[in-house]
Order: sequence, then structure tokens, then C-alpha cells
Amino acid sequence: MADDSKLIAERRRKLDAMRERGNAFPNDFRRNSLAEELHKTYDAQDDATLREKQVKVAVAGRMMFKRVMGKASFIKLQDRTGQIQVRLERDRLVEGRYQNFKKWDVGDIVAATGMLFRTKTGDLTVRADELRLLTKSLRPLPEKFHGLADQETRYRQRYVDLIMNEGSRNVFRTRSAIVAYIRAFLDAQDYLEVETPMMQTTPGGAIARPFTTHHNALDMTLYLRIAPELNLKRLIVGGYERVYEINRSFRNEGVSTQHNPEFTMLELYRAYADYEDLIDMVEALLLGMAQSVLGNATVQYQGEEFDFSQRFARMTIAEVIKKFDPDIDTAKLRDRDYLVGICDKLGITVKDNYGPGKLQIEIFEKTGEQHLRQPTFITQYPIEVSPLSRRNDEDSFLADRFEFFIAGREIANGFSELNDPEDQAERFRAQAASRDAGNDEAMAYDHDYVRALEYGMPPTAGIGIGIDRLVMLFTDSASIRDVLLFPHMRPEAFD
RNA sequence: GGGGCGUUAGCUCAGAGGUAGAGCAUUCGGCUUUUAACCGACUGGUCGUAGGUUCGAUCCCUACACGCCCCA
Repeated sequence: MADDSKLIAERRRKLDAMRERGNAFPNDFRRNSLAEELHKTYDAQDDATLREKQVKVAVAGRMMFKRVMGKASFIKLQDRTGQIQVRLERDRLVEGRYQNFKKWDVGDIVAATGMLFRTKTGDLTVRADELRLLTKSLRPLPEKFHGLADQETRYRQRYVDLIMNEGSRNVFRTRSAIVAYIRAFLDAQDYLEVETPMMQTTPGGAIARPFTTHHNALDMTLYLRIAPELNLKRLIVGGYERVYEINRSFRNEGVSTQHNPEFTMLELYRAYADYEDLIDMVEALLLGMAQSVLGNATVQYQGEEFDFSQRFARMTIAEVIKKFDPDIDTAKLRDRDYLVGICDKLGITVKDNYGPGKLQIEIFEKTGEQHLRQPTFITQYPIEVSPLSRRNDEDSFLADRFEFFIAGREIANGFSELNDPEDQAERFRAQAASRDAGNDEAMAYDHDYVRALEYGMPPTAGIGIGIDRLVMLFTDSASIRDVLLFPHMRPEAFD
């Protein structure tokens, strides 16, 4: 096979020899200690103390280092908590085992049993009385000093990345800790965690292109959800009052350092609350998360520092637009012709169906968004771009909505929910008309959702928080691929 | 979709229009406290793929594939 380099062929020969000697893949070894707990318990004790105590341990893991010196060797075994050194002496092991060991390879899964001691250079070490090869590794690991650096291989063969890079292992531990923190935070406030369909007959709840699939037995088109929003609000109608879902959504759009076709969102809905209550909740959630996950209220991200113990800034869309283009006449921000002129100046492509609200958002995204470095809540979004949001009581141009930005990126999007079924039906009609006019990103009319609202949805606020972007922030990752275990990649050529 | 950069040994990387390089790993030998262990010897390549220019291309040109970054 072309794939079988000489290095792999060599290891296959070793495995063949193991098969001839008996079971080459034994599963009867049980360890009683992990590297981290051994270091925690015994790192403060000197060699004399350790020898006196006669601590016998059984450890196992992947052999990451191997230093052979004639009749004795040192190896390091890596388990899920860290590494522990093992010293091998020919004459302590059964006849022939040490000779055999010399042919084992870095990357093999190895078990050792013996007493703890400390080397003269201070390393806590297991002096092996028993040594076993549990699983032969056929493929060589990357070189020990530089490790695995190639981005493509790190993403495609994440298992190798995880073996080699502690930083990578820690990113996904942090990810897990963030999600666990969110669950604990919400569960403590009596939210119910739910799961709603990812395959839908009508994709809704966001403005995005969906993925399409086909159900064979039912012979029907199904869409992968672009958001769980409408189903979660159906559950508010149903009376749960506080629900959330942390799960995948899918959007058939470009791939970049900020976008993966499937991504994870937290969406939560809370009855008898408005968007300002959720703004307060985001502040509390992020501060608690930073303290819990990072042990610190400040987050370092790509050379910037964000202090989550400070009250976050608040600005309106209009204020942001004015701040980053002082020549703008704020009195004319709802004048379509004026806004079209600004867009032309900025090189923004204006479509016929863009009203003043959409134009405002285009200008905001072009000139302001990237400058929102420190955590900032942006409010006063136009109703035109908020087809599911409650209309503002004083100003019918605006929705009771906010988005939350850090480091120039949208992290969260929340609003008071539209619970007037007739207004919602009207908004859906407008979306459907736009869709018929060729805007394939407009929402489809969801008849059942309107029917649900007709039963009466209590006044409610809802929010979506991008988990991947949050994890990027907390792990100082430049690309979303760094926080996805298996980011989307074009298929690799196997010959 | 557009632009830029990259692809050389298992890994990390040099390299030049004229026989393909290093370190680590592998293989063999030595070494009973190593720390990127050390010492000695050896081995390892369709230079991403396909065309073109050239006496000669891994190097120059074109297209394609994959990746990274920026833009839409």
C-alpha cells in the first residue's frame, strides 16, 4: 500500500510478532492511579520519604517519551490528566521483557506497576516491577519537540492534535466547562432544558439560507434548522415559561474564521420579562462564567483585555453610526434616499427591497461593528430587520431588541418577543412577499407558529448566544475551527 | 465568488534552472538517574496533481486540488 511507509511497515511487523505470542490487544489491566493525582499527592515528598512509604501504583497511558540507556530506561506515560515518568530496569522485570521493550515505540499504549520514588533530578517516578504493552501504535507520532504544527492536519486528524498539544486539549475542556456553567446558571433559575427538531419542514427563526435534505420513506423535502426559536416559543405558549436549548443550528453560507456550517447556540426564552432583563442576565452570566471558568473577571483575547466585572457599555444603532461617521445627519437616518446615498459612498450594494431600517444596519455593519471592541450592548434595532421582535411602544420604527458585541463580533442577539398574532401574521406576509420577489433569505410564513400565538403567548423575552464565539473569546482562539473538535473541511484525497 | 500566501522525508523545516538537504523519528551497535538524553553507523523522497517552456523543471509559466489569511 502506498500509505504504508517503511515506518508503518516496521510497526506492523512488530504487531505481527505480538499476535504470534498471544493476545496482542489485551484488556485485563486496571490502573489505580492517574498522573495528576500522583503529582498532587506526592510532589512535596522527597525520595527517602517515598521509599519508606512503599507506595505501589498501577499506571497506564500513551508512551510519549522513551529514553533507553543500556540496561535501564525512562519513559513517560500520558493519561487523561497528564504525564507520569516510569523507570525500567532490566533485572526488575521478567526475563526478556526489557529486551522486548526496547522495540516498543513512542505512541504505544503501555501499563506499568511499581513503587514510587524520586530521581536525583527531582522527577516523581514509578520504578516498574511489571510492564505491559496494551496497544501497539502503528503510526508514528509527530516529532516530540515541535509537535504537530500543521493546521490542516490538526483539524483533519484532531486525535493526533489532542495527543500532541496540551493547549488543544485545554480548549475543549474549557468549552465543556462553559457549557456546564451555562446549564448550572440556568437550571438554578428554574429554566427547563429542552430539545427541539433539527429537521424541519419549514425552516424559521432566523434570516439565513438552510440546508436541504430528503426523507425517503415520506418522500418529502426537509430542512436542517437555522434556529430553534419558533419551537422554543411554542413551548412558552405551552406554559413552561422558562426554557432553553443548547444545540446545533445549520446555515448554508460561507465558511470563515467566524463561520462553520453547523454551529452551537444557546437560545433561551423567559416569560414575564423584556429585553432589558436579558441584558442584565448577559452581564451576570458572563461575569460568573469568567470567574468560574477562568478564575478571573478579565478575559485576554488576541492582545485585548475585557473586564467583565464592569458594567458593559450601551449604545444605540444611531449612536454607533454617528460615532464612526460624524458627517452623518442623524435627523435623516430614516430617509431612504439619504441612506442610499451614504451606502453608495461606502460601497454597499443596495437592493430594491432594502428599506431605511435595513440600510441603517448595512451602514452599521460596515462602519461601526468592527470598532465595538469592549463589551457593548447595541439597542434600537429597526423593526424592518426584526420580524420576530416586539415593536417598541413609543417608536414604531424600532424593535425592543439588542445585540451584544465583543472584539468587533456579535456574540448575542436578544429581544422582547412579538406576541401579537396579528402583527406576527402581517410580518410573515411581508417576509413572504419579499421571498416571492426573489429574496431567498426572507422568512417563510409559518402558519402553525401564528396559530400557537393565537392561543396566547405571555409577554416574553428571548436571546440567542453563539457558544462557539464565546469559547473563542474564553480560549483566545483566532478561528472558530480551533474551538470545534471536527471543523468542516473539504474532503481529503485518499488514493 | 475575488485577491494574497503556502504544499519538499513519518514530523519540524532549509534549499537552488544542472545527481535532493538538516534535526527529530525509524533500523543496527553502545550506555543502570534521563529531561529536545548522549555517542557511533545506516536508512528514508513521484519536491501536491496535470500540462507547458527549456538541452535539462522540484525550481519558470498555466490550470486544478487542498489549506491558511484578507475581501464580498
